[in-house]
Amino acid sequence: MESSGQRRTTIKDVAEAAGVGVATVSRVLSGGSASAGARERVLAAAARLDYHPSALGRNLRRRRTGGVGLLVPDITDSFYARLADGVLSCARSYGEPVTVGVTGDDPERESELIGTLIEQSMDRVIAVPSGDGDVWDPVLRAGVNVVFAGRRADPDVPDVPAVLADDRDGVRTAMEYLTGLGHRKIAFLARRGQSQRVAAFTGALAALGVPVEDDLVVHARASRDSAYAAAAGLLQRHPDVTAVLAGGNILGEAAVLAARELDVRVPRDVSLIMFDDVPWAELCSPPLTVIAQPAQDIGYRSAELVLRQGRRPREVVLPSELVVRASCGPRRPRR
Amino acid sequence: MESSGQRRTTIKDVAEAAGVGVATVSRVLSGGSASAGARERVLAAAARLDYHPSALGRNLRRRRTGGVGLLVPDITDSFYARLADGVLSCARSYGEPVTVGVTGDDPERESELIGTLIEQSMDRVIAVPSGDGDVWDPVLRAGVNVVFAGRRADPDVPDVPAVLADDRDGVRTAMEYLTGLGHRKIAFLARRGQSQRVAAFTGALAALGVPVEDDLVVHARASRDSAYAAAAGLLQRHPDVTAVLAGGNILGEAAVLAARELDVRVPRDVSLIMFDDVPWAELCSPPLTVIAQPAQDIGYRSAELVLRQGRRPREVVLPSELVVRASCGPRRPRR
DNA sequence: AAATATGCTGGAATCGTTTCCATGGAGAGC
DNA sequence: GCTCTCCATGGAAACGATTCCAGCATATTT
Repeated sequence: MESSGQRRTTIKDVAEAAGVGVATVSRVLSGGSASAGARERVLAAAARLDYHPSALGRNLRRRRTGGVGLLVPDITDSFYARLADGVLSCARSYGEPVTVGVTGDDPERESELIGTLIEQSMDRVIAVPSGDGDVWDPVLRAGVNVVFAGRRADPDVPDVPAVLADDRDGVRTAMEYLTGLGHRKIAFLARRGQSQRVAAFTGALAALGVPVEDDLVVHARASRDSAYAAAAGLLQRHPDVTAVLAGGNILGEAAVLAARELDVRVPRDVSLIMFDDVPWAELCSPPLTVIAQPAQDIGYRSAELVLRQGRRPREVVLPSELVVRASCGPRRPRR
Repeated sequence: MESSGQRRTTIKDVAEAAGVGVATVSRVLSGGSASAGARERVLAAAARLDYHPSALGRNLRRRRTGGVGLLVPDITDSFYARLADGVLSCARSYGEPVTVGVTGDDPERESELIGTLIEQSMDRVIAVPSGDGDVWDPVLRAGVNVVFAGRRADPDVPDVPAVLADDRDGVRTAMEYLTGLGHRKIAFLARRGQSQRVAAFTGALAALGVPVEDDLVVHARASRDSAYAAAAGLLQRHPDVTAVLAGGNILGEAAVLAARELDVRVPRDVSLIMFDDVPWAELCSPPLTVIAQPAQDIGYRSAELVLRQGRRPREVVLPSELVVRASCGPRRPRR
């Protein structure tokens, strides 16, 4: 472990070995202009000494850290894991390292992590925003390139591009499907911060002429426990509900478990549609009908937006898709 | 976007505002000794100017990047996602940023990512090693603090501590369970690089007096496609197999899908045990019996090892646990 | 009271790179 | 043949922190 005496080979060593000045070495290595002879000798010396330029020195001089920061609520959630995978995959093709932070959907942790990022002089950040948009003001004023992925900040932050899935369309399709099966009492099991989707839900129902009942929208926090409690509470307190839309895969999982525990059969007693297609949706019993989200694409496109300089569109909307499996059936009154 | 004129407040500004030298400011802010008066004025000035020290300057001087690097094969795989979550959670309590890289279990990508890490002067790395151990030699020689998580490198690298789950014990318990149910023809659906688990598998069977057949160990690459192909191939080519052990959750998922597709009923026709407990194991039909892996703990302990200086044990082994659900039954000859 | 010990203090060096700028030589145009 | 232009070149100045070291004031000891 102790590397006493081991000194990192610097640009100075290369310059000396090649018989040129440090400026020339720097130019050759970063694509500047140099004579053929000099270029050749520098390259040879660099290879011989196994020289790797230090990102530290470069970053300090350039006054910015390379790489991009990524803030997600929960890396354990398949949706965010796939989103992160998309970001990582794009960043890799640019050779940029990615620093990941988990916010737990907690505004306080989020602003704490933002603090770390600006301390690191990260100037490019992709975030699934948790708290209100104000925390982003100092970041933007510091000239950081921010892109929101998957959702917008709640009091919206202008000038920040966002890459989103088409929730509105996904929900509309799902509601048409459910009402087509005869359902009228449809509940939405939402996570806090899904105001976007809640709006799409009530909007879609209203457009279909179905009365919207406010207390059929129940909210849970981000944890599995909270999701289960909300799902069980919903099924118990509202025996007249015949269909449930779960706002994410954690909530869908909770709904399946709660239904099983309470002896509510799917789809006989209640129909279930879940946001986000995950590998296990097909393995579940019954296989779950889902609104598939292009999580990986969202991540990839966000990374592209943040890494590729040039004009940036204010919003990119990617399509959602209803994948019909076996968790929905015709309406039958429960009990 | 343009922050013209906006200059970052530096330690020099604080020194000037507080009427002291930069050295004193640095000492106050990093816990060195200073007089009460000076300390107070520095703190006041720093707060007034909203001064945040630049990690860039600090790191250059210290000749090391703060933070830790994390290399996993696939962040989309629940096991590695939970492992990463453990690392992130521990790192957060130390205030250290984490840079994540995805190797895809590809030695070439792995060594490429290692290159990026040493270029960043990352001096602490947690990795689930993919390639052979040799790629780590230059890293270790550079004085980087490496910890392996989840598995060891294949030609083992000495001096690198590892945090592992007790595969041997988990497999032994699982094999005792299956043989107790009467199974003799037991197959292992493995991912490449699981030599550790394969050894545990053959070892456990031998100890139980069950003949080990080499071609009942089938190998897949890391992708879902490859896993499915391997699972389907196994079930088709070996109709005499009555029990399958899947080496990971992707492989287990593939086994369930393949069995369903081929009309092989679980557990009537074949019993199935999967490595790694995932949330959907319980939702699956039938609920899967699994060897639970403490993925989150593995990550947390690895991070602790790499972040806390002091003597480091060569190996930490965490317990696996057999969770019995409903995917195993008594042996019945298929067909 | 003199000598020594202690401890706070700020200037300056350092980390490894990029980039500005002055210099010098060579080729081109007249 | 002279000047003008152009380009390659290397020295030196940043970037923003930490830390060594010498200086000086104050406390302690004899």
